[in-house]
Amino acid sequence: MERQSLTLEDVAREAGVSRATVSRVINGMRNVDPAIRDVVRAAVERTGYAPNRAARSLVTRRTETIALVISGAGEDGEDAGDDESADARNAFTARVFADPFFGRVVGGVVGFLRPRSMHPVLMVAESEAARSQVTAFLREGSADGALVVSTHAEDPLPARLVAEGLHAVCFARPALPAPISYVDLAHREGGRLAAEHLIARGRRRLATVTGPLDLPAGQERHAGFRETLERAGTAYVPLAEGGFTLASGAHAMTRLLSEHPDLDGVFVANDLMAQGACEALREHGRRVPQDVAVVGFDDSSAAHTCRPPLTTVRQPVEEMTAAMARLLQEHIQGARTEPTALIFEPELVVRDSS
Amino acid sequence: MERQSLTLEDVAREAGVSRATVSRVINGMRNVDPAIRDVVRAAVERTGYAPNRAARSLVTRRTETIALVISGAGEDGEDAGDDESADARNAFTARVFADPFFGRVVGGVVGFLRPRSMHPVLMVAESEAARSQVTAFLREGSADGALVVSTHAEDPLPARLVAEGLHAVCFARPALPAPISYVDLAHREGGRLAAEHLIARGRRRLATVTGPLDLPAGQERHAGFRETLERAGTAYVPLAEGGFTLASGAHAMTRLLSEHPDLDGVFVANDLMAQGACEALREHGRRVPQDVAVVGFDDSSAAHTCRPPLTTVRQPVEEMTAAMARLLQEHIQGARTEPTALIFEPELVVRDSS
DNA sequence: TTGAAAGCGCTAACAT
DNA sequence: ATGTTAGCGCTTTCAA
Repeated sequence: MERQSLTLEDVAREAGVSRATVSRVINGMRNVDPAIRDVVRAAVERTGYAPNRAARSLVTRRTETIALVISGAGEDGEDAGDDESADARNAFTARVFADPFFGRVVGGVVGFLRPRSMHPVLMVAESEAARSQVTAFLREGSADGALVVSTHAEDPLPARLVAEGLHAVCFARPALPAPISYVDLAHREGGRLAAEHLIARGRRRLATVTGPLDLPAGQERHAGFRETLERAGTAYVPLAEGGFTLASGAHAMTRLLSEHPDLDGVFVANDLMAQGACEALREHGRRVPQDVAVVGFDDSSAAHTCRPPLTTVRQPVEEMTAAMARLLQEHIQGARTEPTALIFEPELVVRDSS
Repeated sequence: MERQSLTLEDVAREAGVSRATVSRVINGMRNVDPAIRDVVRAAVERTGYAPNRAARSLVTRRTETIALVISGAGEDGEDAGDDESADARNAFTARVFADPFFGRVVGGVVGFLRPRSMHPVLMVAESEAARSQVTAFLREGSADGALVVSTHAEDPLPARLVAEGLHAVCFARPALPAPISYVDLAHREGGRLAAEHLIARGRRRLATVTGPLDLPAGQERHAGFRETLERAGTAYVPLAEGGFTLASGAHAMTRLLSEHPDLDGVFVANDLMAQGACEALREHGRRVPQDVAVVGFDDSSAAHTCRPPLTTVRQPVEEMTAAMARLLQEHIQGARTEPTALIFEPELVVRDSS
């Protein structure tokens, strides 16, 4: 059951060459005689040799591993001992991983890393103690860098990583400014697309369920929507703030409906909330899209799950997270040094809800 | 930006002791003079020292990292070069991570590992090439062992890992027998709970949407359900096989309904399919639970999302995956050598769908 | 209890 | 093109 610790030395002996030559063959260096190369390869094959990653990392100072950090902003005091607040953590973890958005993040990251034989280490960082774990992990060289997805504004992690001189790239511009690379969406443009679509559909009594307004994404999506309506002559757009969760969407929709029973169109700042909004609309006897047109945001799996399937503003999450991984790799390899922003364009996807 | 490579030597000099002593303090060995221990700790603090993981792993032969493998069974031939079949992979990855089940798996694993300062490396293994990556990863000592969650029967990975002498624990008994530890649910018992509940609710014209019948979980849930009805005198239970996805549930339900328009209760082998079934029922003018009572399985987030919220057989996934991680740790530490099965009991959760 | 020293398995600089 | 050798930073005997 124990690793039989076959080393370069063993393979070298088997092939009748030196350690260095075997190393060269394994690392695909060009300056090796083709004949010898084949002999070595055969020896590797025969012995079933697998290089030791720790030994290699020790000298190359690279692990070929990156951390994928899902970061919250919990400011809860230090945990007492190693018995963390299990409930708080589980609640956060459960909520994060239940969100279809997260699956797309992982998909994009894995899509980029795997062909390069790299793999992400999953870390959840919703407390101060957890953030320390993340920085410690990187500082001890367990990973070459971090991909950070914040779920809250005011997340102190990006700035912390920069301060520690660690490689990191964020999903979305950090609310707390820091000289760090990130990928983001032209959220404002997305809000505009939603507004134009609803207007084109002939809806005139519009409202919106926004995301958290302390988050840039929440603000910008709303701003783009409101601005566009304003240019079209609408002075006031009823608004209810949600928290990007299904329940908060249903709740916000209900509020909107009670204050503006005659509304005929609504822009909801993400699909999960839009799904909740559709349920709330149905419960209040409104048909979607006949009575009320609904436009979501993200084009996540919730857009398909929702009845009716959602018209939504697509955010190319997989492409964005793949780009994040590429950006990080460039920083790690030193091919890029300046903090860089990569902004993606949203796209309207028309389905049945409007 | 480069790691400033502070070493044990530096801390030792700072503290005026030897490397060995600093090492002992850092690893919490008892045989260190308390006074010296404090001096060393102060030096560590002052210098901001972080031990190098690779160097440590090289000698301890342990990485404190484990792989979390989501495994499919794709038998597709070897990929040509490093340009994997991106579409197939993305489809698999997207489907896996969109499933609420997966979030709970991660939650349970992280819940166990994090307090121990360990973190899972996420790997997707749906092709032969990907499986090779997984074994190579483990053989080179990049992780101490693997947690394997198979999404298909006939997954060759568990047997492969055993053959390679690597540490691994499976979620659910492998369909292809192998001497390997696993955690599982008493699926048959779950089917029984569903049947008894529907009978107690007075439903008599029952049917079932099963999971894939080549999967032990699919077979057993169905067997438990059918057996129990049989003992209650029912000779035949209409059945439609699904694939554990929302769409397959809706489809199976529609088929069932066309053949047995008068059914008044249905057991659906997971919540995602049950959600699809509820939608299909609604589309065919049936009210849930008044006309047709529905019982799901898993108690995943889909059970809450579903309208109405699902009565379901709870599978304690988080506990099960945490137990998996513990089992793996025991194997790694040598505290457990025999393949072990840990079977969890299901529990009926009554909500509004029946 | 503490220190000196021998590796862990690999890469890379240098010599040939 | 190949071999020799000096570390990478740590843990862990073994002596003191």
